[in-house]
Amino acid sequence: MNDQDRRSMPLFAIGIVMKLTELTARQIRNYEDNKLIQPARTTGNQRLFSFNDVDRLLEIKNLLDKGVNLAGVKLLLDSSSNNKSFTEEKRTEITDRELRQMLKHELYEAGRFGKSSLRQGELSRFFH
DNA sequence: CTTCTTACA
DNA sequence: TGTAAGTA
Repeated sequence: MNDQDRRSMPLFAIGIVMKLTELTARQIRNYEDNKLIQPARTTGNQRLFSFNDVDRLLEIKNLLDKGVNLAGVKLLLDSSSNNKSFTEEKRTEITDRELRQMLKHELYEAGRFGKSSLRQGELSRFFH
């Protein structure tokens, strides 16, 4: 079994994740509804989060704190060009300038594919 | 006791 | 988002 498998292995319940991420159950479930995370389910329908899910949630929380809304977060996290290695402790702090640069790039890509539903006023909410 | 869904302030 | 309600 490799690292990828371990990181994507469903292990902890929502209570653990709440403490690990300092997010409320409400928020965590809400992000799932918005497809920002896809935790597994137990036989009893209980959510089981993987290490990757937790890492992702921390990423989401970080972006949210920087003023990006859910639509913006989804755009940034769904981007395949946005590589983030968990094992690498070099968690580079995202500067406002970098954030704007990333958003500009993502918005450009989105528009290039015709998905410009975000330009309907929500664009302004991407920034502080 | 913890988690889940649904719904309302 | 918070929280109450009724379950599993």
